[in-house]
Amino acid sequence: MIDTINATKEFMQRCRENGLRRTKAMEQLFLTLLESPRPMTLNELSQSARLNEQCDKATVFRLVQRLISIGLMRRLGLHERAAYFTLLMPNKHQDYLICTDCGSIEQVEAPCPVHKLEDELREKTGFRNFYHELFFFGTCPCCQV
Amino acid sequence: MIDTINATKEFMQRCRENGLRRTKAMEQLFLTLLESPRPMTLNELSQSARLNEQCDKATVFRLVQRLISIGLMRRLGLHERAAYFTLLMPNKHQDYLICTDCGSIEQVEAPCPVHKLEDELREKTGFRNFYHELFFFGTCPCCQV
DNA sequence: GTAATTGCAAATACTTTGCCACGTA
DNA sequence: TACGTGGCAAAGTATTTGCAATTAC
Repeated sequence: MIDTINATKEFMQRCRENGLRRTKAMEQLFLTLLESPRPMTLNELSQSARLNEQCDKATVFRLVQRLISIGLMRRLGLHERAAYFTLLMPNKHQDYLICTDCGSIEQVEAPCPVHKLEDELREKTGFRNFYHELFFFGTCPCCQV
Repeated sequence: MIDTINATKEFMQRCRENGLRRTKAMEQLFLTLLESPRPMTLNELSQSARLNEQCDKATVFRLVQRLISIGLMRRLGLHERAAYFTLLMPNKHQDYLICTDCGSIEQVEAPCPVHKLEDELREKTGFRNFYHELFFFGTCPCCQV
C-alpha cells in the first residue's frame, strides 16, 4: 500500500519532469494500475472505482496517450486497431518481429526459446489447448530517421 | 507455389471433413494467407488481390470465424476487442497467462526465457527501443466444464 | 496569465448481425 | 431439395477528435 503510494508519487514526479501537469485523474490512474495485477482496457480504467465519475473516457484516453508518449505506459499487442489472423500450420510455431513505427511484421527465424516453459506451465496450471505467442517490438533500421 | 496449392487443397479437405462447404472464397483465402509471410487483418484480406471484388467483408469475417471454430486459424493477441494498457516499471518484465474462455489474465511467475534471444535479435536486427511480449493462452481449469 | 487538460458530443474505424438470394452437396 | 454460404445494408462497440470551459503552474 505504501509502496503503491510511493510508486505513484514517483510516477507523478516523472510526469512533471516530462512537462505534464499533475492532475487528480493522473494520480487515480496510477493508483488504479498499480493496484491491478494485470493490464487494463480504457473501459476498465474509466469505469474503475477510482476513476469512475471522476473523469470522462476521452480524458482517460488522452491521459494514457500522454503517458505512453513519455514512456511510462505501453499498449499491449500488435499496434494496429484491427485484429490479425493467421493460419495454423500443424507443428509450426512462429514468432514475430514488429516495427512500432511503420508496422511491418517479419517472421523470426531463430528457434523459439519458450517451448520448455510452455510445457512446464501446461502441466502446472492445468490449462488445456495451451499455446503461446511471442512478439518482438522496436524501431526498425528504416524508421530510425 | 506447388506447395501452396497442395497446402490449400489439404486445408480445403480438412474443411470438408468438418462440414464446411468448399467455396471459391475459401480457396482464395487460403492461397492469400499461404502467400503472406505474416498474419493479416480482415481488411487486408478482403482487399487483397485474390479476394478483392471477389467477396464482401462480411463474407471474409464469417469465413474466418468458421475456420477459427474448426481450428484452422487463430486470432492473434488478447482476445478482447479492446486494447490493453500497462504501466512500465523500470527493469520489470512481465509475461501473462490468459484464459481464452473467460478472459482472465494472470501474471506468469516463472522467469522469462526470452531475454537471451531478445539480446541476440536486438544486435542482429538493429532495432531500437527493443522489447518483447510473451503471452500464454489456453482454457483455464474453471472453464473446462 | 498562459498553456495544458477536461468534458461533452460528434466523427471514425473495425466488427458483427439480419435478411434474403445463391450455390454446394 | 436442403441447408450452408454470400452480398448488402445497418447496428454495435471501441477509438479518436473538435471545441469551449476549466485547471495547473
